[in-house]
Amino acid sequence: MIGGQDRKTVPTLSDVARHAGVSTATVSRCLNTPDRVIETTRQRVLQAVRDLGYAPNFGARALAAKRTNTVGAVIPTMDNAIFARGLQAFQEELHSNGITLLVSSSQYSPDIEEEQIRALVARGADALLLIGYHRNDEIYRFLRARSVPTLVAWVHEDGAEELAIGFDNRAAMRALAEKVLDFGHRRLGFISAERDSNDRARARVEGVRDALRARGLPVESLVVIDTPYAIENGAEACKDLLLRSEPPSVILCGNDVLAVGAMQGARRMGASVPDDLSITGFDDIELATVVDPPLTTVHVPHREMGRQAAQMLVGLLNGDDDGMAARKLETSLRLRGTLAPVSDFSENTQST
Amino acid sequence: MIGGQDRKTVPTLSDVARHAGVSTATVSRCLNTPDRVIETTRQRVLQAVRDLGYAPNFGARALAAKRTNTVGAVIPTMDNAIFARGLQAFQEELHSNGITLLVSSSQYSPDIEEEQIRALVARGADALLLIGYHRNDEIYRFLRARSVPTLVAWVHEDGAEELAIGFDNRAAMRALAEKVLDFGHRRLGFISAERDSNDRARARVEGVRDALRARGLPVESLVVIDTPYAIENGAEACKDLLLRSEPPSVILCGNDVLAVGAMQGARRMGASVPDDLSITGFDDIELATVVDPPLTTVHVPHREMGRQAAQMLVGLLNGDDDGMAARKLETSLRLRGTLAPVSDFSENTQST
DNA sequence: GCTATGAATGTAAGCGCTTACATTTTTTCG
DNA sequence: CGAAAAAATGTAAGCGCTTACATTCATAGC
Repeated sequence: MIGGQDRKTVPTLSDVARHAGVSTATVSRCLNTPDRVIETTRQRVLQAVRDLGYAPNFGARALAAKRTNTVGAVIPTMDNAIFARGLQAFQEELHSNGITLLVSSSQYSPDIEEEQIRALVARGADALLLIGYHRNDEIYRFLRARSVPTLVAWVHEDGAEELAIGFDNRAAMRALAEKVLDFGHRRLGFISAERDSNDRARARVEGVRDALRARGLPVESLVVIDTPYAIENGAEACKDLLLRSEPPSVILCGNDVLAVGAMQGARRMGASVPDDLSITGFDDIELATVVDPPLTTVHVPHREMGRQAAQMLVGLLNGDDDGMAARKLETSLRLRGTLAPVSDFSENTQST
Repeated sequence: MIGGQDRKTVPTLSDVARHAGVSTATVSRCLNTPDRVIETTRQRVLQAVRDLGYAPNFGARALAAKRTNTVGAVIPTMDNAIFARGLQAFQEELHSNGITLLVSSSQYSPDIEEEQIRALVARGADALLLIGYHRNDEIYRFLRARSVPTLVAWVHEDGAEELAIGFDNRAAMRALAEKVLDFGHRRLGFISAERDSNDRARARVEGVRDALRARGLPVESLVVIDTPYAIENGAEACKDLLLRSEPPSVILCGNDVLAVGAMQGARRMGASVPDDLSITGFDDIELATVVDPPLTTVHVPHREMGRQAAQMLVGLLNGDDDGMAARKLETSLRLRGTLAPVSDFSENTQST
């Protein structure tokens, strides 16, 4: 009624200013640095904001202020629990620092990842969270050229160049593999996520090989199957392994999702876990404790990782570049029902 | 070497223009409407773009062009599988239409949701996907005022005002409850997600009550516990129900996550599923088939919902406002191991 | 050869906001 | 009470881009 604002017209800062009888600068200050505006004026302005249903145009703001209070994250997929928990913690921590998180997923494709990174940067992401080290060098150069602080998560390798927060996938899997070997297993199968563009997956396989080498066992005794990332794929791969002439006595899996799939596969094949076949996972997502028997796996402090990642990024945004070092989180073994000493029965079967 | 561009300085359109010896308009045209620029010029410009590592500033572009090819989605949480699959399909479909998806999560808080909605709109989201009908009327007004096409998903109620794609939570749960009643169960427990600001959760509880009423059974025979959304909460709630003086013979759960929690709770209490206690879920996420026994639940076509949601939104963006009607997807019962007829044993126990 | 077309390119006005700087108002205090 | 300091507010210059309109250039028709 008051103020002849057109329907369909999005109110702008200057509409608010006019409505409140002040200058645009004052309106801007009300929104950004309220304590620099006197109470009565502020009330008037805020009322105008409400009256008009004003919302600031982010693009314009970013353009003028050259910062966005936004960080972006590109994760391989949203379609499973592995990144979800860490990301949730990440987002919560950022939010309490007044920072908005933009997430997108690359579907494990390097090309899509690059596209998403550029999209996020174009959108003014002040910083970025990426998963894993491995990516085209050009992207890193691009990010450096635009000076977008970037943190790499879910990985940690000593001596790596990029700033990272995560854990040593290789060492963690090695520790698990050693435990498996302690249990007498010698015929090992491994179901891995596709390793082409996934350095975590590669590191985990290498971890098992490390363990074998350390015992003087032949690396070839490890049969590895790469497969996409879903329960059903794990089941298929398990079936494949069990149908071989020398089926493994234990199947290590690159992650819990595949491991749970393997458990299903084993069940379908009539193999009992862990009596006929031991199975291990990696990540310790909720799924691991839900299945029966519960899954032996490597516990990863996902939430803690997300939280700390956020803190590091906030630090970077505040310019604490120096003294900022990569952080390594500890993983731990969770020995549960799916891993058992190699059985006499199975030994017999083999030797008969 | 050529072109004295400073380190640390992000190249702009006019840098490119200078470098290529053309006007900014030409550079812009090269990027947006390449066929309006002659071949030789275009090559020169694109080379300059590469030389300088130029990337357009999204905010500026949105500001000038008044569109962003971006849609936003606000989901309650990323921390579980329920929205993940549908969202993934949603994103894939959008992507193949050249649209970028921005996701954020509200942590089931209406306030945070409002904040996120405003943030997405401010960022220029051309359209929005929200979960569930229920939210402050002011937000709907805001969205209408800014004419941001909005689609509500995961729900469908006949006669509802907002444009929605989803399923009838109430009817779906009613169908399941009727099956439960068919099996002879009369003492029903319900573990629900918190209903305060979750219309799906409310509708599901009502669905059970509908079933009871339809049979002339007292609505009060349904004990409902609200709880946050995690496996452990389901376990706790289950324990709670089982410790009551008249424990239920079946526990219906508002979703699969709670149901799986309930299964764990039952196991801890020494109750065998389904012999001592039947349990049902809702959603049919992967988890449901992974647990043992597999979970009886309501199947929801998540991926299909995501895909169609994207198509509807694309339609809206192209101005096909008319002829655009809410869509209802069919759910179906998945009768699996956790639901059994009420047992004689349990009847005896009760009557003794 | 000259002008009417149309294609290629250039010019410059914003888009909505922040912020350095200028101006006005209020407060402080000798 | 008045001048100086401090607080509040205003003015206006961009931020990097798109695009209507103006200009230039090449082609074609007579």
